[in-house]
Amino acid sequence: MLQLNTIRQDAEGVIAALAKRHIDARPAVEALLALNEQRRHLQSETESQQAQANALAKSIGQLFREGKAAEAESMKAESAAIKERLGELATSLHALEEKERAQLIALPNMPHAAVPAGKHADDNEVVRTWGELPQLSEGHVPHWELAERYKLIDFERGVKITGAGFPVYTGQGARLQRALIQFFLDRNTAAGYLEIQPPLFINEASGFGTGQLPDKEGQMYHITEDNLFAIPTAEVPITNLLRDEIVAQSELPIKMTAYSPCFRREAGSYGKDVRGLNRLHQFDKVEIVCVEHPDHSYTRLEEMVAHVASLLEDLGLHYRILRLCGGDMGFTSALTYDFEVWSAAQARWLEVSSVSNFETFQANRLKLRYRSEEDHKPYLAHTLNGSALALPRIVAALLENNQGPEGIRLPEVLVPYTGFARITGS
RNA sequence: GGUGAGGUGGGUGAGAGGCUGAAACCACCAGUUUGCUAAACUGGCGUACGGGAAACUGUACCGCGGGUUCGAAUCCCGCCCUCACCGCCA
Repeated sequence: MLQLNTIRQDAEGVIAALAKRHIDARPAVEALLALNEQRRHLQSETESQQAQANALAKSIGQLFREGKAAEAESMKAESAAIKERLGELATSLHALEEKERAQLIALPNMPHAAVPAGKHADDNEVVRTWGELPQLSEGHVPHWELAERYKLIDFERGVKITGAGFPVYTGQGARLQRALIQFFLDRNTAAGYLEIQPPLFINEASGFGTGQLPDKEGQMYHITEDNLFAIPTAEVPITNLLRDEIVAQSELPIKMTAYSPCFRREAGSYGKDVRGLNRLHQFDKVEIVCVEHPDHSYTRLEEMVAHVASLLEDLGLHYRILRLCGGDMGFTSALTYDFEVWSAAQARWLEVSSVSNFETFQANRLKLRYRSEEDHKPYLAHTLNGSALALPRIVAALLENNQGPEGIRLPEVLVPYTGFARITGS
């Protein structure tokens, strides 16, 4: 959530920034400011009443100790009157606070100045493209056919035991999953990220901290009996590790990586977009998360982008980097880079990573702060995260782009992990 | 699943209706002193939201939410969580 102070100090700036998302935030911001003013007014009044009540209670106690019980008794009536008034004030104050908070939580993050204007995915800015279009030989097929031919993934049995969108990896397919996970984790830890193995279920507070709740609960699997949610990404448990904490400035940046299965309900999708590995209810992903000083978060973002790029280059995948336009960015992000790899047989780009700087937006919900070395006061930290990387679409591209008459050739970097250089189905 | 104990500041941990935003110790910060490091000593040291140009100041916060009381960290009720032991179990 945005910082109230920012809105109070520069409401016009906030409205202008949010306009980039193609939303007119003016009514919401103005309503918020009005609520805020009412609240502060009411708070002052409540607190002065409270101060009176406190003072009164103190003198009554004093009188009792001095043995002036009669005088004390007479003051009790006054105290009761204040208390009654205080009760009313407190009730309306709470109601106002609630409204103010609801209003504040509903505002998305302000896009960074570098975010391109635009409404739709078509308006995203292509920052850079790497590699060559793969040349496929005659008779190439999409990855779901390859997966079947080489017995890598059993979609039908996945449907039997769970449902659509829950693939079963088998043989060289399963081995490839494990190899990719380990390859990514190795590369991430070599780049200074601390490996974490997080819980796969999170509670409500965690879901709120990173922005999945309260609005996006429909996208998560909910275990109602225990009120837990299956994680949609490792970002949630990893970032929440530092919720409600004040870390020393000297500890920044905090760099973490985690592999986890990710669970997404993704209701309402159908057709070729969800064919094969394009979109799943359960998939594997290795995530990177950084907690950084505000002065350095954009340098850190670039570093993360360069790191993800190096992974794709090692895998030899033709990719492009997009800077998302205001209309296409996520609710919590200030600046997002998407990575897309070319899926040769489908002849389309597939998103495999999204690297974002959330600035203080998540930190404000998380109460994640660092203690400044300059004035020893706590300030909200910046949080960033990115996929490094999401497996299914990487697998789709690897299969499709490297297919040939003698099976599917794997990139060299994976061979030590898979133990085979070519997928042949045997 | 059963039984018991307990949740207090960055940490350990006292407090058991008013003198407690909270002892003491550790950690941390500043200073004094001493060739350096260390030690010793002195002082400081929670967070949030208000008010104020600032110095400063008000209120709240002892797991969360209610209640009793003139007054609650302290008493009562509900909830959550943690720990220990037993049972079951990878």
